[in-house]
Amino acid sequence: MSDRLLDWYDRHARVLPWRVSPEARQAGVRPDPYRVWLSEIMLQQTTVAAVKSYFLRFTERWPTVSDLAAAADEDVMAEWAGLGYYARARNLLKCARVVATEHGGAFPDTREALLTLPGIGPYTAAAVASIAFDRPETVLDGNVERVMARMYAVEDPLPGSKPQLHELAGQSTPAERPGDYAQAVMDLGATICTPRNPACGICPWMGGCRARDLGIASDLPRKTRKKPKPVRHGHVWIARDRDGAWLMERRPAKGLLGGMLGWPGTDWSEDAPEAQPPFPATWQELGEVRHTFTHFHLRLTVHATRVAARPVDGLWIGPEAFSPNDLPTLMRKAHALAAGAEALEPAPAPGV
DNA sequence: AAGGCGTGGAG
DNA sequence: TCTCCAAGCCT
Repeated sequence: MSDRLLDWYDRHARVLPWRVSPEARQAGVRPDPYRVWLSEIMLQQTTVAAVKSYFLRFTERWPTVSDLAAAADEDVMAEWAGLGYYARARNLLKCARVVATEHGGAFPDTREALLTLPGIGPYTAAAVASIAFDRPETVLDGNVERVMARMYAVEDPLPGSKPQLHELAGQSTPAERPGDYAQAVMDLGATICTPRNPACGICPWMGGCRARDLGIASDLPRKTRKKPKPVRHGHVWIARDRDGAWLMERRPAKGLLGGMLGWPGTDWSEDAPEAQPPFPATWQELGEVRHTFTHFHLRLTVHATRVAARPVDGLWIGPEAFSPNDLPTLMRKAHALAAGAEALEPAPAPGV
């Protein structure tokens, strides 16, 4: 069964920046473990399309794990801005530093050793071990869960069925070319055995798929219902000084958007928090930014002002150093609303 | 051991 | 607009 899938993979594998070309692979070239690891961290809960440009920028700027280990925290967070799940970036740096200082810059080559590193869990440990080091580990991600649930018509819902799916995935993993096999199943799940409207007619595994035989492929895997997201409210205040510097904050290292730049503001709560600006001034209310996080909707009221002198100490970032690309998407939205606002225009020269 | 943790695209 | 969900990990 895996032979048929590997044949399909050899003919249809997507060309991706972290993969070695089919020709090089046939010549015995192994992928760079650093690039495999970096891609796997970025791909956690994130689409290939979103990851590509980030992967290229990271590997251009930091070609080896030791380069990354030597990077400044704020540079890595800024480079990750917009990709989401920022704990990944914090753990990425932690992991790079452990590999650089405790493993001589070489990634461990077993699932067990990889599993001890920050940000590497069961999936990523198995993926790196199999893809980079050709070890026959069982790789179980959302794609593999879906493919296995359909192949064997597992009707128990996730996440309860996960152990059963892991068992089935393990039985399906071949001793030969386990890294290619892992990528092949994931490619299959991403391009043919998709969550909705699976393309069963062109599937290399259509011969042995129980769900297809039963006509229930689109219904699997079943999942337990998710809770509705509440709406939370908050305020941010965007201030510039005479020179055009922006008043910002570095968010706490843990929690939502942890370690990222942001605008000073209130907590976000379901009952509208009291508007308390960072300093007294003539603030203009610009409107509302809407953003959805994993577990709640946010409506953020944006205020802006321009001041002559800096009324408070803090993280004032000059116009030459400020880039909205360094901000998480929510804060970027707030900036976009303020960018063209009259409230942020320089004050007219006195006496004119 | 459920829930926290981003974002953008698809339908 | 709204829901789902994508190569999960951490606590």
